[in-house]
Amino acid sequence: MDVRTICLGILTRGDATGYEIKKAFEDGGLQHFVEASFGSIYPALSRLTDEGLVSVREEVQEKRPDRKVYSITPAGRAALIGALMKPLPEDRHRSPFIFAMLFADLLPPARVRMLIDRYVAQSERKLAQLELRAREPLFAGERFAIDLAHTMYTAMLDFLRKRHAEFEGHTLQAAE
Amino acid sequence: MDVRTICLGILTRGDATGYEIKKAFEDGGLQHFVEASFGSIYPALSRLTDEGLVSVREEVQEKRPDRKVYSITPAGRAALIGALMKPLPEDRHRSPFIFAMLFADLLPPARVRMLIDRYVAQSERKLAQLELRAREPLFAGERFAIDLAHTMYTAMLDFLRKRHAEFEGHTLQAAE
DNA sequence: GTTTGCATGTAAACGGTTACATGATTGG
DNA sequence: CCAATCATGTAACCGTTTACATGCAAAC
Repeated sequence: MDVRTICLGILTRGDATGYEIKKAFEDGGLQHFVEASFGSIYPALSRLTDEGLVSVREEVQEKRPDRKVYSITPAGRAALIGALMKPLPEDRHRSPFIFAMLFADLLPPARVRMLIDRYVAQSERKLAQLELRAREPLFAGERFAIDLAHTMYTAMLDFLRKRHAEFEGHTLQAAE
Repeated sequence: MDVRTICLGILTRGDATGYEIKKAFEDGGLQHFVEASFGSIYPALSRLTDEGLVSVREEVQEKRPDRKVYSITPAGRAALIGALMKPLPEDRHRSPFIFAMLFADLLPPARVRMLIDRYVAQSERKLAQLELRAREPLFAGERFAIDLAHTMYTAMLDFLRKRHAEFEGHTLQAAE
């Protein structure tokens, strides 16, 4: 999903600044699935404003830059729903880890074990985040997304731990 | 992983043309994780040739455009291993489906059910592909990658089927 | 007869990231 | 004292996708 649509989505949950939109996904356990950088969020919000899909009010602050608080307009809501009613693009899961594992036979066994260990550790952190998030009050859709992510990470970790154990003591060399 | 590295990786398994490199991932069950288009593969191969990481030989063909068969050079092999020894970038799983589910409460219930149905069907197709692939002789690393992908899709499907059943007859409206 | 497969390549457009610029406040 | 948080924005760059250009052969 493009950054424009992501912004609209978050704004359906309440008004927010560009900064807050970024934060909304950053530590929600869903960064893996939806993310955007400032360099894309700010221009997106300007354009959405020009197009009347969101509106802005400026809150003057002392000792801090003024905040621009964005609200979604009825047209924006319609645009979001429109985007979600069209055929969705397919998921793309770009995984440097899986790519590297594909060529495990070219790497020193210690490197392969390290790669797996790190990926396990990373996934454990994500799982922990998801569990924290799951304790908060959520919209049903968010609950669904978080539970799905939880399921996938759990399955992956089980697999990784099992296979990692199998690597102990021997290498992942070419096999037929 | 960038297209350059992907090309190098495939060429460690044997010489190939740009066309074949594209095909190598396209139906291997791993498209979800690694992919590239012609528009990026051909320029990447030219650049790799200029840099001495691959070499080309041209095979003249009648009634078809000549094929340019690429081979990885020792320098190319070293470059690939170098890339796999550096810290890997994190996975990014961009999922329009999960994004849409996050806003399920804004959509007609029929649309939500349809979204899930389609995602289930898509995942079943991917699983079938993976199972086909798993029957072929594979490098250990490929086996690992395919089994991992299989594990994740299976877990996801179980989850989706279970939840879908729960949706029958009622909607995914806002909850607290 | 139309689609799919084989085969290469370029150019424009796109969407996004990274780095830069600025700067006070708060918490460790 | 240093890092993180809050806060906005621009510009350069990057990698990739999409569309275009070309064209025969085989399969359905």
